[in-house]
Amino acid sequence: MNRKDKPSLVTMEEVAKAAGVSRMTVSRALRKDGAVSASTRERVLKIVNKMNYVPDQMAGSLSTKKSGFVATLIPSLNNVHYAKMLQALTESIETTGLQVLLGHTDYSMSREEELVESMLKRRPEAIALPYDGHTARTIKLLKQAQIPVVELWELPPKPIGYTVGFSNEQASYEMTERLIKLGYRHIAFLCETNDEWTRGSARRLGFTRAMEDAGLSAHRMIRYGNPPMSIKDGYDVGKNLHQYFPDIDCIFCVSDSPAFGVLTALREKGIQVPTDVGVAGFGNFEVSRYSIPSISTVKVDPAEVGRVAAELVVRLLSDEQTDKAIAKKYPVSVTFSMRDSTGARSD
Amino acid sequence: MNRKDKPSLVTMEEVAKAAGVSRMTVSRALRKDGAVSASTRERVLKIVNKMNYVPDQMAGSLSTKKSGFVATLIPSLNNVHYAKMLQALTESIETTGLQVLLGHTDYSMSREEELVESMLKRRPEAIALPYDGHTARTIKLLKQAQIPVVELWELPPKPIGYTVGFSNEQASYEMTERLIKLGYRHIAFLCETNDEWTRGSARRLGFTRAMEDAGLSAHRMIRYGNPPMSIKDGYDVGKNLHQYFPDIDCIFCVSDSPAFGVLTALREKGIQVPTDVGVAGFGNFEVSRYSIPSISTVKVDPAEVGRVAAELVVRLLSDEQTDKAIAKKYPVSVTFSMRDSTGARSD
DNA sequence: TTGTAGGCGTTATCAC
DNA sequence: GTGATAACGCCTACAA
Repeated sequence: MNRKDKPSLVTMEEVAKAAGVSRMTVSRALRKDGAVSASTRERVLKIVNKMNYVPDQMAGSLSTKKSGFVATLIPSLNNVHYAKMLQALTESIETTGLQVLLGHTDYSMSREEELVESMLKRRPEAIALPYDGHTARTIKLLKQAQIPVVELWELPPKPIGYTVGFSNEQASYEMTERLIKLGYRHIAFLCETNDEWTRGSARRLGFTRAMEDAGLSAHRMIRYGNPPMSIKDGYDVGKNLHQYFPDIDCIFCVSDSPAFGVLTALREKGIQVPTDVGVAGFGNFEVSRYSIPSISTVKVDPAEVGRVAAELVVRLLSDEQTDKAIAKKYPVSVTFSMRDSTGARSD
Repeated sequence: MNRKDKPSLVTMEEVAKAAGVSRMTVSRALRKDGAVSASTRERVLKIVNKMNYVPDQMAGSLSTKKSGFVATLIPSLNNVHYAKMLQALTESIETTGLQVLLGHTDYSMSREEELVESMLKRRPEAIALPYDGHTARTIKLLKQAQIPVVELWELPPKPIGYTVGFSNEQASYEMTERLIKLGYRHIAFLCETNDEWTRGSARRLGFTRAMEDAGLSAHRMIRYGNPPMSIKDGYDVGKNLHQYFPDIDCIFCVSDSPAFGVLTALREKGIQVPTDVGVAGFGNFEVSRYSIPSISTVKVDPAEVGRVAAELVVRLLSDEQTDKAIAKKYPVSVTFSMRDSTGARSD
């Protein structure tokens, strides 16, 4: 049996015939606002049920010019951060009857470009994606798409449309200031080997700027592994920490995962944290709160990003809105949890 | 013609006009197999590019009756396990030009039912979803959908179509056996309060059966929190461990996250692991390998589930296949890492 | 190699 | 309240 002659699914036409009405009446009966008599509706719905009719939304969308899709891009699913954002976004979005069309870029700009193009073919009604820079073509595609574009996580220098995020550089700058204030001077920064197209690079720059502004040297830069950095990456680095720079007294990691790995390695080597070496992370992953010692970290709430973005999209797509009433930028709050791993506690 | 006065996008018709050919020629030029002269194709493609034409895949699908979607359900994005499975599945799927349509059930059967219905409206070419039991209606919908159904993670008693997974009960049984062999007798099991519709319940049953088969009591059952259990949940339980049952000498947790939490709590209380109390988890999360002590766990590879499922779907959807040649069940391997948290080491 | 006609399954529109 | 008709944007099938 060839897959061409698939026994095709029940169509609205067949339901109509079975109910002795026209397609339009079925169509109306199926929607809450349809103007149909109660008795007809009841009869139609009964048949719909009996025949197991499932409407074809693709056909419907073609007609209404509303796909019901919201395209959403994230760098990676392996990062709890993005997973949480997505969870929050999806939850709010779905209550509206919209569906999320997901893609992950794996931290690659060209992958992002491909994804944007393939999503656009589905005619999403809005698109939300991380900002770490885009290819020229990606930008062109997005601008031409005639739909709301929401850039996430960062504050882009030249936003395409709407923005939900915070300055990673600034957050990193402020964490570094705090580490300096705690007395650390020979602070190292741990990030990926190839972090150019990552929020990590903004964090690295924030670190460097803060060190220099304080008259300290920012040369203790350790690059290891690929994004997203894992616990293992941190562990590997921690095992040989002082071979990178013998005088390190603190290590600030691009995320909490490697920070936890570093911590474990240092403990195994008998290096005291925070006395001998301080450790700090970024992202406030759950593990950093329950590790021993607990890890100081930059707190951002990924769920907030998702929630705010979702609400924005829903508002933009709702009919009663007038464009000018809606703000373009949505800053997300950043706080700092100084914990045991840096010899102080405030949370 | 008040169909929303959105400035509509470029259509194939317009491209055709601009190129001085018919729509069909454009359509052909756009597909690699299209029979068009090289010169025409080149001319068309140039115009496609200049006009920023992005084909409308919904319209195309309506015509071909191929949506290009693979519906995929997971319980939650907050669980690394599922995120990894999804990552692997998406990667393989996307190379084929298929697109994943994602939904998460949040461990709710009724939510699953809703999701299945809304996905089916998009006419996916296949659907992959976790098995933890389904509502009767879900089963009916899936059977009527006329597409391949792949159930993941478990070995369902009555599979709907294809299966990729392992027996959670059996895995849990074997881990319990190992704990007993190590000398533990008063083993507790930690799982969610409401785990009926969770793989956790299968694990719980495996534990109970193993204990009873060994002539031991399985009454030390600690239920706490909601799925998915977090580090914090484990931590909370660990803080009061012996208030649940004073004689616990080992605690087997439904996943590695709570196991890590328990460990931290015990260490803070000065209870020695594994001497005073052993700790074991399930899932082989990265954290359990780098915690101190490292945590014994049941190793399953979520990526394998995703990869196998994806390959299966791709094979089922490829044209050259004959249905009978394809197996229905795909068992996934399970191994055990006995680490420091249970007083032995084999990995 | 290219074009024409018709249809995919639904909804908007306008009669009745 | 209900139905006929014409899109929606593309592709299949067939003809030239």
